[in-house]
Amino acid sequence: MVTIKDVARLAGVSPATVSAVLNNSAFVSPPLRQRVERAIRSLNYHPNALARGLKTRRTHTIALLVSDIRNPFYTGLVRGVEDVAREHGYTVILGNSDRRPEKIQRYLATLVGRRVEGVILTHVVPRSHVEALRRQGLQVVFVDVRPRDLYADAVVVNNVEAAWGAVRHLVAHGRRRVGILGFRSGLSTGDERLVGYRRALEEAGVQPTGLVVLSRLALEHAQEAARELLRRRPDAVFAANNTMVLAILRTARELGLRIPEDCALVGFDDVEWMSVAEPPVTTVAQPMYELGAAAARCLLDRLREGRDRESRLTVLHADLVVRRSCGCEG
Amino acid sequence: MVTIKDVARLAGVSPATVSAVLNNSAFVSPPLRQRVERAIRSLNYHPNALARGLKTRRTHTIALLVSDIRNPFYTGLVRGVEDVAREHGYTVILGNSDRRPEKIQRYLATLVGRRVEGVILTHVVPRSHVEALRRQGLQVVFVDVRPRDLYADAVVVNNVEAAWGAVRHLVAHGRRRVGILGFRSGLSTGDERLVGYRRALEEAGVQPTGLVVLSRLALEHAQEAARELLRRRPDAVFAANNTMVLAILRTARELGLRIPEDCALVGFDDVEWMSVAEPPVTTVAQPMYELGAAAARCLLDRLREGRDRESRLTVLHADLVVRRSCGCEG
DNA sequence: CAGGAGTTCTGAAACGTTTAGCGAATCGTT
DNA sequence: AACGATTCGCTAAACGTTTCAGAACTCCTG
Repeated sequence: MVTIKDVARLAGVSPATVSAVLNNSAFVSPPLRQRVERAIRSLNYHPNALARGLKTRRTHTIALLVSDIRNPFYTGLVRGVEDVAREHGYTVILGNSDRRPEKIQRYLATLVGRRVEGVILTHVVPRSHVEALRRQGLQVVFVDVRPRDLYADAVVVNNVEAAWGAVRHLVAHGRRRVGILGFRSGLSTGDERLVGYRRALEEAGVQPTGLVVLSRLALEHAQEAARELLRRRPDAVFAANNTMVLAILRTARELGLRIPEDCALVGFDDVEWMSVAEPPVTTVAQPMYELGAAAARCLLDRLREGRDRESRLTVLHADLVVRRSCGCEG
Repeated sequence: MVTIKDVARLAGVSPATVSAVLNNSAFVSPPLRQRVERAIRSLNYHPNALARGLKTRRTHTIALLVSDIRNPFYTGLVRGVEDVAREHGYTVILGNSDRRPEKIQRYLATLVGRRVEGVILTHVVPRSHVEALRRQGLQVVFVDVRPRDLYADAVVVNNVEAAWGAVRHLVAHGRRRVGILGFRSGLSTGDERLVGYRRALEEAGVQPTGLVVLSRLALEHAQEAARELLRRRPDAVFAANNTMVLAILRTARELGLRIPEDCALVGFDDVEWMSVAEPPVTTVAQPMYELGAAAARCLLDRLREGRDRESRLTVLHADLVVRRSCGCEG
């Protein structure tokens, strides 16, 4: 493996000079610079990022921890993060937590070992963990979820408004028995969407009794919950994330319920299949790519501006994309 | 940031001893070991992976380069890679190439700078690149694609057989004008699936004239190609990957063609939405998770066994999952 | 009891960078 | 011609580990 010394030798200069041209950290006369650059190319030299990081204490690496990359929900987000990271010379490490505390734990430990500069989290973790990371010099930003008292930066979507809009749309279609297939998980998102749902019905003067079903996130639970909900004969349902939509779709088919005739549906999250499903499903589309990009930008900003800036909350806009499952003409 | 010296001081031993307990690299008497371990815990010490990597020349890091993580096709694969990597103490860096040569180039350059131990590639790259990586000490394995003359390890699926089976299924339904919406891209997969298609029709004694349309991979191109193909009135089509399936579905709807009545459909790749689409689509399901896991195992093996083992090809099995788009009763 | 054989631990060099501080060369001024 | 300023490059120390060679001990053995 060729080192800076090899380059220096070939160019007939000292390693310090090579370093100077590499980093533009000091003036180097044009001829020397040229010789150095030529040497670098001819040896196909790639500076050792480990040595560099060891010395400078900057690794130009961030990590992104999702619960399971297989959730199509995440992919746009991941891409957004990767794009802006790369644009700024950062590399991203990807991890799956399955929301399991011990996995998260282990994961974060290896990240501090690797001296990663910051972490983007897609779900809440114990506050103590965040503080431990901070003490180790890592920055953390949440995306999609918002920690209770905003003890760290977060990038989210206007969940309550968006949910409110979705349910209002259902009500505007004349539906009165509007149910929600929501989820709990200690995630702010789930709660907020429920709030939006309640608010919309309240405003419409409708009392949704017994039509609130909260599920766990796994698809099997969701299907069980969907059966539970559909058994109560709602004439519309708001499914609070993509898994819940899938659950409703499958269960409705199973029960022979026609959508939207028997039961209208509005979902949350606009993953690819929503448009090819039958019927195509009306859903609140979160700007996933932007969410990821904004999170990465937020993290990099904080890395640049230094540790002690107060927490910043970025709220992006989620819009309803109307298709047919709500009863509209596609 | 606490270092090994701090630990050593607190435990009253030398750094070498701490290192020994950390790595189990030498015998350390139980009492000393205990003192060291206690010190480690009480200081919340995390060995600096940079320093360690600098010294040992092992970073325990691999990279996974996909063209675009947003393709749902990849997510299972990514998860497979991440799981086995982590299981063996490796961290994975994720990159998106968009198949753009300059991006690939830059990407690989940063990987060698970071002294990543190996790379998993989901698309072919110029052979010279692979060889350059090798010279820098990186191992590379391909997954999903197979380099022409197997100049590197690869993990793939039995594409021709699988395609053959898919088309045979269509023929068994009595379809005769069976078209293929394939793709070119220098990828072995596309070619192989075309071969399987041709073989099946040949065996059935059917001459598919003018029903072969090859598209580029982007969805817009695919839709254009789909229109082209459907205009020629096939009574069945084999769509060679998930993008092509989506294109056919949308275009058929656009043209008012009923699936499977007017035109049966069998796809390739079993992404989530295939089962909720209307009709649910019959498709060749690749074991994506296993593909990724096998690729990672292959890479780690090679890392362990040393550079000069001959190239190994791993072929996994893809099965047809029958739903309704082919004409079967769901 | 001398000296060899094991044990268990330590000192110090090395990994490949960056960077402070120093020194040599050049230059303009007087 | 002598002298500071200025420019440009170099020396060497540090970053936090691992690891080799060997030091200090203990324990036998003859």
